[in-house]
Amino acid sequence: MQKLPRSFYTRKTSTVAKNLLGKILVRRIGRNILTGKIVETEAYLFNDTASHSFRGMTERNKVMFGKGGFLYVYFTYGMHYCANVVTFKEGIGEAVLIRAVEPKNGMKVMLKNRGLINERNHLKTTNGPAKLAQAFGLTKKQSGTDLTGSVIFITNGDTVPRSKIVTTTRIGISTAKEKKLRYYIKDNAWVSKK
DNA sequence: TCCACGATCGGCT
DNA sequence: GCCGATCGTGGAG
Repeated sequence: MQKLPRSFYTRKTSTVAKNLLGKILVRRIGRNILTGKIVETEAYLFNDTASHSFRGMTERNKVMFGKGGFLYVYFTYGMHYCANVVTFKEGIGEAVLIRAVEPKNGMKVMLKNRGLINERNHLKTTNGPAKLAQAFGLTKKQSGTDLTGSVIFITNGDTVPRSKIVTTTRIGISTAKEKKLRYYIKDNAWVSKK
């Protein structure tokens, strides 16, 4: 499958967020390959009070202000990591939060990373931003990884018809709640529950 | 220095 | 539906 080029990421952030649905997130860990279809995303914009970039560049969020197509991972709630893709132009500070994926390859490793005993709870493996970050082994160490490289990247996958894409408000934020910047694939079981 | 808070999750009621 | 866990981050002092 075709790895997404830099030009995919440097477009308008809401466009990238929508177009990431159906694409395949790939992580190489040693001999293992973990892959999953992206089924839910959220866009975070430069003039957006809910975005980490809103108050300017800091040590934590500087990756967001870099070139598009890099991974931005942050730590929150004292115990969780969340993975984002930097988008649009350098110096602006926009990104797309990957909220959920449908696992494809490497389910065993993902379950192990999540501390789940068996596949009975398989739906809990990657149906939320902190869960998929844990399943894919994404932490602060992976923040700043170039997604056009060969360790963590995104490839073409299913083309999602417009009629299957739901646009709605974002989850878990205290400001800018009215902005419709969350996108997910309709009827997909792996989309996170509100 | 200090301190309030968070782009969440899982367990409990 | 609610609530506690748990700590890095950044703004205030």
